[in-house]
Amino acid sequence: MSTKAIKPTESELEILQVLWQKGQATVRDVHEELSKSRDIGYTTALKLLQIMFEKGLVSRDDSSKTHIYQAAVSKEKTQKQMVGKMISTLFSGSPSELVMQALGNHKASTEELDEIQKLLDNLRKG
Amino acid sequence: MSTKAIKPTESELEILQVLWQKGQATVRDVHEELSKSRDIGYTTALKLLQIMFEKGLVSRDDSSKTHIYQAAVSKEKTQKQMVGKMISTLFSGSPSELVMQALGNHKASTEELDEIQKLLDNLRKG
DNA sequence: GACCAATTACGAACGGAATCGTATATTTGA
DNA sequence: TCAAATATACGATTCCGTTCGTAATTGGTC
Repeated sequence: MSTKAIKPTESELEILQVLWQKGQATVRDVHEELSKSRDIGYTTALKLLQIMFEKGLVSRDDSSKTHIYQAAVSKEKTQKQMVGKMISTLFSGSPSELVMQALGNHKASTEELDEIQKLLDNLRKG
Repeated sequence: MSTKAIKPTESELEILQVLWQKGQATVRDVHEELSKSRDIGYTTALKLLQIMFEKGLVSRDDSSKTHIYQAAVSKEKTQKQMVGKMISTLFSGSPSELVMQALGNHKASTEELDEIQKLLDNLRKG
């Protein structure tokens, strides 16, 4: 099984976000997206993508001049890993403590609350 | 209000953990605690504490030779901040997504589920 | 008061992340 | 075809976190 400990940096996470959302993207795409939220040079974005490629965080199709990148790690697996880490280092290993924090301090819509309710019901039965 | 963006590093979080748990501690205390989980030199722990003091992450009583340290940031505020960041960078800003992850992948006891249920009910009414 | 042990202070080194400038390569359209 | 535009490659720099060795300081003890 490939349960390697993936630990993307802050910038790498930003980029993964973009790739997860778009499915695939060129350096230009990524750069444009990142530029919306902060100042970043084009070659910086390029370099980051290249480093991520070396690390295996992304894959790419370089058959044409303009390379096309894809995330090589799944959003779910990454989320799971980072949430797990946060639970252990900040919430004394208690997932519900984290849930309380998240729900208590950040607004969620009624629909979202319903979703959570559903999951909660399922967990009770399981 | 002092809503400065506190951003403890990995090591700093380890130390904050210790301080939150013990209330107050000397360098020796902290070092001994950290040593349980990893190799770390005494002066390294000391230096970290000193840096954290400069950053305002901890306070200290240096009236006697052996300084006594305390966390200067609350566990709750730190949790809130880091959870918020995680929500925005990993969960597209959706707190409930994080909750689903946390609940789905990590076991919680019936009591904990009840607690969450209570919070959920309150949120609905509010 | 002088020595010893414990403690703090300081600075240097190392590594990794982030950033960008410049060089090189490729595509395209006039 | 060749120049302009567009990409990638590469190297250098800067910054920050971590680590530890060594120096200086302090407090207690004889």
